[in-house]
Amino acid sequence: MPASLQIPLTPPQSEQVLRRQAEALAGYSLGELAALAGLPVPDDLRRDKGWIGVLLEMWLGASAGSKPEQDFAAIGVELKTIPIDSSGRPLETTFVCVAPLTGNTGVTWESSHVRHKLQRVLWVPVEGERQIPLAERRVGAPLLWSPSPEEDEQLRRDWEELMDLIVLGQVERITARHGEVMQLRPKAANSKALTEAIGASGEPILTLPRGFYLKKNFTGALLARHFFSPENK
DNA sequence: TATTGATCATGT
DNA sequence: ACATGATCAATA
Repeated sequence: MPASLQIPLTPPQSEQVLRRQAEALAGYSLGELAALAGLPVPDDLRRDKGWIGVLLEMWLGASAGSKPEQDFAAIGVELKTIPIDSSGRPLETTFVCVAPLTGNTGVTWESSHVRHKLQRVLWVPVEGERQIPLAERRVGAPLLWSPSPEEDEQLRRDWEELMDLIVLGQVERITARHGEVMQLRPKAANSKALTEAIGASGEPILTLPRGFYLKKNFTGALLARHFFSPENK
């Protein structure tokens, strides 16, 4: 390992600096990056589901772990690590943000939390197959991405469909099958965590907190477009 | 075996 | 309870 690889002391102040650091990490294993950072590698992710994300945040100089703002607030960029298989296809959906179940009068796609979150994303693929020991999984080449007009339109359609159902008191009839590229699924500590929502007759009800997730077809396509057609980047 | 619904850790 | 970071694992 060259001594040139270092954890940033301050957050990146430009996309170029961020991109270069992300590119410098490509090819390293999680074990190497953890050792250089002085972090222990868990045996598996069962009780450390966010470990890879936190490790990459450190290496990229993200502002802070659990603040409700973009990872790179100064330059308006969100970081997403994404587990991929040996063909570069996503192994998991990607969490975007929690869905607002009340107080949605007047909210539009343009003003939505989803659209804001996805305005600019640094995707960092990481080998994610469970047969590969965690420490041996390697970081892939990064992609700085913004939604194309077509992608924005796909997301808008799904967002509007899902939000319509939420506003109309149908949240408990929504399943993960709704949405072509973005879905709504539980996002909670467990199935006993409840939050307020609108019932079928407009009355307040308690239901599971939900989150918006990008489906694998969507993230798979945007990664593929980049890696098979680099002229599009 | 791919997907949906459930879950884990930590900090505010 | 909700935000951050996501993956697990039962089941269709």
